[in-house]
Amino acid sequence: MSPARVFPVLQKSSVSLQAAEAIKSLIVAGELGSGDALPPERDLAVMLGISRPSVREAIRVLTAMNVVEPRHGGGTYVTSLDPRLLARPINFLLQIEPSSFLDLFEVRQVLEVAAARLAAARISEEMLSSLEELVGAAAAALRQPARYSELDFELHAKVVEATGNPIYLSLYESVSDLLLETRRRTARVPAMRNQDHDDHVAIVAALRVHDGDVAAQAMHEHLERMRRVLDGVFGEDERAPRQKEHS
Amino acid sequence: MSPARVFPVLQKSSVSLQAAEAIKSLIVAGELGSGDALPPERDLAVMLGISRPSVREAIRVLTAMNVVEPRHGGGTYVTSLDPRLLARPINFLLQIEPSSFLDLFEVRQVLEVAAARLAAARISEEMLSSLEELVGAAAAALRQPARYSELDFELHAKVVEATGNPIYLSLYESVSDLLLETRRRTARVPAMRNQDHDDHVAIVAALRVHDGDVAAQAMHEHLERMRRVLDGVFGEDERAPRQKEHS
DNA sequence: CTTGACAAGTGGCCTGACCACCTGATTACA
DNA sequence: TGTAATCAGGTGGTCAGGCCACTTGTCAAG
Repeated sequence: MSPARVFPVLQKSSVSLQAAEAIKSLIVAGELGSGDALPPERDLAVMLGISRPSVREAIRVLTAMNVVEPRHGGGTYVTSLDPRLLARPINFLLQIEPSSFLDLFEVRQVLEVAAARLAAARISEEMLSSLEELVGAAAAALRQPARYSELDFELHAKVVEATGNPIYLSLYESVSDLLLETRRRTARVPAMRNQDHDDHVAIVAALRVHDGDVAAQAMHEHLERMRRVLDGVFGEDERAPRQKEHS
Repeated sequence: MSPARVFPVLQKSSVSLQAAEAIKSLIVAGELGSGDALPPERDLAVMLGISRPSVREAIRVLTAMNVVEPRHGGGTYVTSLDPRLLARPINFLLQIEPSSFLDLFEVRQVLEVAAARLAAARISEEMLSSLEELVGAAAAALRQPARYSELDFELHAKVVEATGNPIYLSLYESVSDLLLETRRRTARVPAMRNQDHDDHVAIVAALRVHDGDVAAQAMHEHLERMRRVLDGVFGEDERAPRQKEHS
């Protein structure tokens, strides 16, 4: 019997993971920012009182998380820390559990619908005209799937940005980025683009008059339509539609 | 000037990350499943034609991603691969993003209100009785701040869990963790606990009859009340709302 | 002033070695 | 015979030290 452990495993185990945490906390504390160079591995080892292999393990971990980027012979640097990069590792989850795409999309839907409501109340004039510009550009790009997809992406992000809540935005961006592949698929169907565009027009119109309910409703329907398409896509690819085993 | 790189970095760089990918692909391919043991590091090194330190780096990376779990002296095993664990990288993202409590709370509110609506439609009988049990326990703990806070925490998480969307839950937990300190504070006021408890009763009742709108509305009001209290608390205690540091 | 070579710094990777811990088999004892 | 103590091997945890490859800045040659 272990001697009364009050707290659940605060002990981080391995030295290297502790080191990784230490480096991360430097970033969280702001002592290390995007583009900054880490101390050389050999120095870091001395500073942390551990061996170089352990330091290297820590750096590898952070590399895999896209927090840090080593350059052979040229030092190790903190990445841009873009939310989209930091969320990347979740791709593994999507690989082993394809049904997660639907879950992820549901999260996106929740975030965006609520964002539309919040944005309607807070959106600035600049943001509004910027959105309307985007809608115009999208109208002109209806026959260019790649270009249209790009604009679509930007537009949705902008709506979330209009909430004025930075956490909200980074959360949305990471989720959205993970769905990038699925978005490209839906953008390939011309009819889909037309429908999408009409939806966008309606959403922006609602934001223009600061009507949160209408904006949220429009966004909901917009994404609901996309979800149905995705359901179809995943329904084709996979026989078993979300047969989830009990956890 | 680099010599015309056609493809964007398909070259995976380090040997250890390649090894990590190799191991992951074994899992994706189903050759390695939850609970299975990896070959010993020394063997793995031979099999992959690399050195043990490199293998160890790979394993560390997978450990940090909650894919694999080494046991000192007892081998390395594939974890449960629970989507909640695999989706954790988002945690770090939230830490890095400089943010105020209010922004975080807003995200929480959005997530939970939508979760209540989704849960109402999908919640299982077991989950319902589990929730009702929790409410009962909370009623008995109205005079024990710490205990009550714990139950409150569990209850809210359970509502999100009832959506059946593990990614959703993971996201919620990350946000919720960061707000932990603020929740303890509100739980210190006895009157607040009574109000909270009444709210909880209403929410669970709505879930019981699978009424999404009512559940969402109740959750919204519940959190709105808390938000107002927090506004007050932070107006007093802290002039500058800042993020709690990571432990 | 430009260009080229060189040297120091730094990451990438490896060999080899201990230590700490767990497990199962063996042995000693009851 | 059965149980408990012991022990040896396997395995992860960590370190030391070394060599190679690449980058960068410096300095000398043109």
